[in-house]
Amino acid sequence: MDRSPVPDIVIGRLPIYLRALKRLLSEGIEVTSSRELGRWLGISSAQIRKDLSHFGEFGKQGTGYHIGKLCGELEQILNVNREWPVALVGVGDLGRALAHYGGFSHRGFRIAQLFDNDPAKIGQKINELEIMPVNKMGNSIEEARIRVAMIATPADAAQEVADALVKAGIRAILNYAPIALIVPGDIRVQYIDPVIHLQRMTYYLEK
Amino acid sequence: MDRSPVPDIVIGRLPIYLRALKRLLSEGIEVTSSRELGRWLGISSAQIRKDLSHFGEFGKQGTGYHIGKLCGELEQILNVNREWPVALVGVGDLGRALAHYGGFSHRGFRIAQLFDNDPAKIGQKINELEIMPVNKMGNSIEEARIRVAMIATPADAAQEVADALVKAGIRAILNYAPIALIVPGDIRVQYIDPVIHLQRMTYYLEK
DNA sequence: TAGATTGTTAATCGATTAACAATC
DNA sequence: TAGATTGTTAATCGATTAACAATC
Repeated sequence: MDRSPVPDIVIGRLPIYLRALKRLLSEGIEVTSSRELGRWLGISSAQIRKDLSHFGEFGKQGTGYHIGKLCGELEQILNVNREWPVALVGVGDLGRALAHYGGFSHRGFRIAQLFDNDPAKIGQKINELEIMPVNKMGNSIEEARIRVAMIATPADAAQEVADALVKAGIRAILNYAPIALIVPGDIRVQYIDPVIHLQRMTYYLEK
Repeated sequence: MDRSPVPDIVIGRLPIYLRALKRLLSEGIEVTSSRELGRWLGISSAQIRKDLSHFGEFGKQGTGYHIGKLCGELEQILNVNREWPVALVGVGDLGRALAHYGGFSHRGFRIAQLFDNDPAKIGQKINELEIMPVNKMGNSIEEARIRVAMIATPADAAQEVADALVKAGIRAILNYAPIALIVPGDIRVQYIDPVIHLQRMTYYLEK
């Protein structure tokens, strides 16, 4: 185990390990090895062991890893052994789909507040959760001490929304708008844009 | 310019450059420099120049890059100077949102076929496009010679769907199901799972 | 011309892998 | 015990950056 700051690229793999391990657990498998896990994920066993070694010793020579235990460790490392309330801004088709998505709750997140600036949507409810106007966003997020947000607005609005979110105390933003956000250095941002992924693949396809 | 195979990590940045450049274009800006582009994206200017140098010389000393020209070059490199028909499997909330999304067409993609296995959905139309049963998927994709697909099914179904897609001739899969797919080595796969991104950020947040 | 910026080289930095002693 | 697999070290591999001649 080493004490230097853990590279972000390692942090980025931990959720993938966690997801795979939980799947194995749900299939009733209780023990695995770096070799087996690596084969599932297309990652070398050495890399998995090295990644984990940044945080401690979780395995047993000759046997491998107890999956339940390792899941617990990873959840603790990633800070998802708790439930993070999330603010969702933009309740169009995509925002709606996210609000309905059942996959957050078992993995550390709960959509806690919805915002949109379309008067026709404000006041509507999704799963008991009322859509609130964007101009109330700052206060509402601050009051609830929410630190994680998702942006699902059109690209035009995204930077403005991000600015307001940061001002309201948001520290981590998952941005679905197809635009690079400019935020202070201590704010984490992740991007989801399906076209980026598609274009990355078509490079390799024959015309 | 160098002739060795271009690293995938470089390919992964090209769509991001393209997206930013198109945005600048839409704002009426016609010329930019690696320095300016880098500042927008939080990437070093040297990296941008190095990345582009794998494919040719697109800039002019003292001036920078003509954005319109560079966009054209990048679209050609990425093979998106054409329209790829895409098959979408799984028309739940997320699939619906994707089917409605207007952002594909200007960036090289068009959702061309929809599949689901819910009898209640089959035959329904989204934007003139009929939802077809999954058991017709193989033939339909093969006949239309579609090579790109998106999976938006529950996790349980994703591997089975992926197997069928590969059999039908699909070469690139964008997988929204929260599960690692096992596919032959020559099939490209990209993943979108919001929770993975969220967990990658909560590591850095204070409890 | 003077100023700016490219494309490229070489140096630096960081990440991955191979190998193996330790040990379950 | 014999076989398996860990955690870690050192070597390798690859990506990023700094620097600068070329030149618009």
